[in-house]
Amino acid sequence: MLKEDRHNIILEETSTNGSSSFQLLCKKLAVSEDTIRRDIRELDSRGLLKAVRGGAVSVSRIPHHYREREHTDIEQKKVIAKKALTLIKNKQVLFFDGGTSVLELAKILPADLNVTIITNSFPVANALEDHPLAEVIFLGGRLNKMSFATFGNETLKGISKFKVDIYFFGICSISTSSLSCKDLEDAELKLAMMQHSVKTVGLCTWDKVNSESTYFIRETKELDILITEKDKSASPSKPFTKLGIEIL
Amino acid sequence: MLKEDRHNIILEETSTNGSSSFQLLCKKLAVSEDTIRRDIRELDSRGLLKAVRGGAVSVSRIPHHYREREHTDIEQKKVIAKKALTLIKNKQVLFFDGGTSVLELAKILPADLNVTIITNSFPVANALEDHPLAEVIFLGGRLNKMSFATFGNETLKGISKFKVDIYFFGICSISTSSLSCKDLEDAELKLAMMQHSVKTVGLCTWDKVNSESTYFIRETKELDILITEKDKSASPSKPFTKLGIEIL
DNA sequence: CAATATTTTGCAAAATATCGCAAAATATAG
DNA sequence: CTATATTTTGCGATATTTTGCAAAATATTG
Repeated sequence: MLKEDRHNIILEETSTNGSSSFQLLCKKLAVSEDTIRRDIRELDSRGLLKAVRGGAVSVSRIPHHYREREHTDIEQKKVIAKKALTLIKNKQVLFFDGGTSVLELAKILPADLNVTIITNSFPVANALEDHPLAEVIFLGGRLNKMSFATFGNETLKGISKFKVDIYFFGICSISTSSLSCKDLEDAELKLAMMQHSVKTVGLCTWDKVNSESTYFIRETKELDILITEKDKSASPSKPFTKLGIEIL
Repeated sequence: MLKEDRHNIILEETSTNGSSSFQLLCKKLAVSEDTIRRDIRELDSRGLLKAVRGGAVSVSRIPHHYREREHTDIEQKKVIAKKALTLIKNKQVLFFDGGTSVLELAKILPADLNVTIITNSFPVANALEDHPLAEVIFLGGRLNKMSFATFGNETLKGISKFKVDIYFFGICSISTSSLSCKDLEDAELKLAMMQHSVKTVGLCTWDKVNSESTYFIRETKELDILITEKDKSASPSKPFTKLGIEIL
């Protein structure tokens, strides 16, 4: 096996898992730990990953405060993302907003899926960086440094240029009457994305169901599909079914 | 067997597997390892694959990531960035393109500087994340996964909405007659940024001075200031001074 | 601070690369 | 067709690089 091949495998392992260990890698590649150690040091010096004690972590331009938010309820979000994935077909054009469940979906997008993703979220764009087929259109605008996404009039105008197949909506708060969130500009953005997509799919962990926040986005009944981590037969989903929303 | 046939087999083997080794190839083709070695060296020089220790890897597999570029000549780039910093005043609005020297400038921007930075580069936006005062406007468009920056018509239209104070131009190639670069879309973008700024400041490591690339951007004389890591009294900067360009 | 795990360092063996050269193959000229 | 030049190929000797091991140094944990 070529050193180059080893390097590629190490990079792939590191970027897909976020990290990799000497122990695992030296077993997988059938070389000594020292060799892996030297490989990782070399890749580090080239800036392709970061060597740490015990192995390596992937370099990411995405700030840590975002990462922290990301890690809450990660398992539920993965379940939600898997369900959402079944809705995506080849050649579709999709809106992805800055929600963390949506980000999870971006991460598990299969490599053979050929889609165009329009987003205002840096983390989403970053997750799709190594995807071979996904075309990414980034929405311009003023950068919000907290959520690491763009907002404002420019972003809204950008959205209005499209009419996409599906909008994957990261839900902040949902009640039987309204969809709402904690930030005015985020509310404006989410409304615009709903208006410029054929179908809106809400991604939502259970704890956000039946809650309301300051900024109204739109009536809940405008939602087409709602995905949570629970089974669709779970009782509190009934009121939503009555509104004509499909539960997944 | 013709040499051409061997070359074709080597290329096919390399591109289908992503890599190929001398050992395998010399067995498969029933020639000595030296012959394969020479073949691969020739194919490398023609840019059809990349020779590495032990064999060859396919060129498509080697993404020219900015992450890799970022680490070369880092010290020179820091010197350049420090000089560029002296040009920036409070309340100014600036264009930053995706050059690595420009990125270095974004990294060292003092915390008390209150500026608006308009960029198409994710790394630049990311570098400014922790800056308390810098407002960041991100230019939308199609995301290029290699350079991790946006390009295309949308991006150009975004640029045309502004007339900024200074454009910090990451130079790819500069001769006394022309500014040029290796990518058509990058050339378009750089031209647009020049046209929509009052002053253009070129950031350029010495090794790029007096070189030319495929895509013409604009006449060199349109540049207002040129910054390199060398002292301005360095002799080869004279021809540029003659064009009315200030050297820093 | 001791016990343990991890990393660094120097080193020798193995693998790989380079160089010069001569034999073989191919091309060119008369 | 023959003689000569040119290119290609394989071989052996000699660098250079890579690899795994063991001891020493360093970091981590309780």
